[in-house]
Amino acid sequence: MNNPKRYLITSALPYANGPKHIGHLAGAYLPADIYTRYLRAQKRDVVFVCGSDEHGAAITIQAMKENTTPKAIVDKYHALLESNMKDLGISFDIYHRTSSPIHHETAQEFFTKLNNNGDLIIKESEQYFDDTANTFLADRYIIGTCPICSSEGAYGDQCEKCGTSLSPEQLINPKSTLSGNPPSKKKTTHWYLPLDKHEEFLREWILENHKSDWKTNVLGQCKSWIDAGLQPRAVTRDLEWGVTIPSDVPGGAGKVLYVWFDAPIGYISATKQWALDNNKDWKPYWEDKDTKLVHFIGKDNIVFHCIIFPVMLKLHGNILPDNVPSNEFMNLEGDKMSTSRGWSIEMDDYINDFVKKENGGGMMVDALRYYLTAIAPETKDSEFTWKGFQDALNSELVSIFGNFVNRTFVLMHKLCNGKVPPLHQEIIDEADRKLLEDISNAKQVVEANIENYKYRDALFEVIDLARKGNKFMQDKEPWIVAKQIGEDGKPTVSAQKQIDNCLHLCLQLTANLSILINPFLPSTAEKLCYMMKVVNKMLDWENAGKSNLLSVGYSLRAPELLFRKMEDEEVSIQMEKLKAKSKKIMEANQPAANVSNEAVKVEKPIIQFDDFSKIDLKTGTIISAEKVEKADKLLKLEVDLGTEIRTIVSGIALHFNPENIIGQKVVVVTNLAPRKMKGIESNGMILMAENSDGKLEFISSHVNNGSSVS
RNA sequence: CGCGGGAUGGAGCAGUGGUAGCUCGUCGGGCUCAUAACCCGAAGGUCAUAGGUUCGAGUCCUAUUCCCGCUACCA
Repeated sequence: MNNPKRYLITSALPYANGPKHIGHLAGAYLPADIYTRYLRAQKRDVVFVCGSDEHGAAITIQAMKENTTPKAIVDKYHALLESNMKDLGISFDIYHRTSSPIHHETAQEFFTKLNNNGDLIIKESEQYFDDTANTFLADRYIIGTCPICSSEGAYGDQCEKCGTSLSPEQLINPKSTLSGNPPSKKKTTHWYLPLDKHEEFLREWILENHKSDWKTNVLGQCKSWIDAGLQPRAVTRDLEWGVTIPSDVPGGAGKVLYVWFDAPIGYISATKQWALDNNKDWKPYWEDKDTKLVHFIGKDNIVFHCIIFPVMLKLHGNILPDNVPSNEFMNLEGDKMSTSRGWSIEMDDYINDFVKKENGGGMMVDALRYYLTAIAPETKDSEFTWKGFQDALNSELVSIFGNFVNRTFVLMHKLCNGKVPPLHQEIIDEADRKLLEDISNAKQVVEANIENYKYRDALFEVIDLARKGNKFMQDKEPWIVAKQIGEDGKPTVSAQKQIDNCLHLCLQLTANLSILINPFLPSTAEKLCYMMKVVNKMLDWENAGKSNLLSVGYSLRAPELLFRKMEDEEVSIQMEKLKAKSKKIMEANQPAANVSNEAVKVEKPIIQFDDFSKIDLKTGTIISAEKVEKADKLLKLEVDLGTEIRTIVSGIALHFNPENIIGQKVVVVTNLAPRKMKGIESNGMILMAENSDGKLEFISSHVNNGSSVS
């Protein structure tokens, strides 16, 4: 969309169950902030909204962990997140929260409208229920034995050992993680959003209309989901913490909106609150076709912002996002960032260790903003390293950008009495014209890159302009020219003219740099304005590319260093800290992990003899074994049962080599219902025992094949 | 399994049919106004692997390998 009347920019709502790390910052907040600051400098009508996502089961779980209430949890982390974002220069127009009354009203209205229009369907289903905790269980809070690979501790939605997606009903011997008891089943009614009805719309809107302007990773993911077949998705949950179903809706008692449904509506309620606070009308931002809506998110959020929320918006009569520039993930020192493993740099830690230090402040905010933008995972995962941070800060910000500004100011004070020198038209040469051209080109390149969501490239262009400034000054060598002294002991008239022109251009370049760097490094831009004694209005984007930003004869302040170097010692301190934090958290989690494992391993319920006698066990011998193509854990076995030879597929490839188990005597469940695995029908199951190391061993007998076991 | 993204000199990345580039790092030289910095120059890549299409492929096609991710409130 070109030249929209107004922009609405959103960043993914951070989940208020704990502190957030610099990966979140790099993925969703910083790019959005850069884009917004750029648009503001363009004097566009733009609103940048965000807020804490405060609902969902994980909040209540976190409350139990911290032995407090969900409200206390969200209050605590909302305040922390809001202050962290502010400290790092993320310039939201509003940082809202989904626990606010206006959000509840908005989400309820949204639900009611869709429900009244017949856009939702109602289904009754049986779900697992924990009688002790008196609550329905989210998929994630049920664990049991994986039906595919037989490993313990598989979750209700997925087995992490073999990666299979599961539904809770498939788990063998399910347990509630809340009480450790086996859950019961209860009927419950829920509203669903029938995504499958909107497949055609999504195909056309995403895969046709946006096939050339959306990022390839986003398009690829969307296509993958659409092709896989969209399913109706539950909109409601049986929980207490969340947006309640409006009381006039029959059957809604005791239910809340599923957090995925209410969270994105938070963008709308935040806009409403912003409008109230600023005496504006919120509606055009969500209803007028001339509004450009852009969602900044990380790749885990693509499905919500490209598939689900757009369907909701369409049904509700709102505008659709113009783009969803999702980033990939940022790793940290060779490993994935993970809050639960303590392998992360929390925003709050960075702020305390660098920003709120004597030699920190805005320059260290900008240092982080610089590095995160320079290594932003725009097209693939990238990696944050402290050494890389140090290198980028020391060699690019300090040496190239900071040094250019500093030497310009120092020379101007030394050779031009601290005033902006005149530009002598008669001696302008090719290099001067080239520099002016570079400035104008840089503006256009930065512009194009920002508008195409390529912040890494845009920022590089700004630094490159400073690099060109350094080269220009080196070629002109005003400090050498100044040695051409006349009889009065001052530089000759012709020498002074050369000096004037060089520094005049370097100063105008500095002014341009402050405009171009402003969206990325706002503190730095502000400091430059202070040094140049100009008001912030000079930073308006329309001024970029001009060569008369500083008036001749205007006296400027003495230079201040824009950035400081990062010492080796600081790098090692941070590395130590990271390792220590990770170790501490892993140790703290260890006992908890054991407890949950033991909960899973409790005895199965007592069965009657009749139940046992239904199982037909026979002895046999493995006569052939081969790996199943393209499956890590499966072996295809031929087992001689005396009277017949059975094909059995068994998930034991990680434990045994096929050639080593030929001839192995085994006990087989022969009347298990056949089951296809990777296209091969398996007729039975081999009994195995797991030793204390988690290795599997065969259970065998030396009697003849085909003997019954009882 | 399947699907999506990725694989280019030590590191990070550009390059989507026509002589393989950039930044950092390394090495050498120059200069000195500047936060021991800045400028210039050099070394360093069989563009993951194997085939194919083409006058010509990092770029298109096929197969393979490896990394990341995949309807989890981890960006």
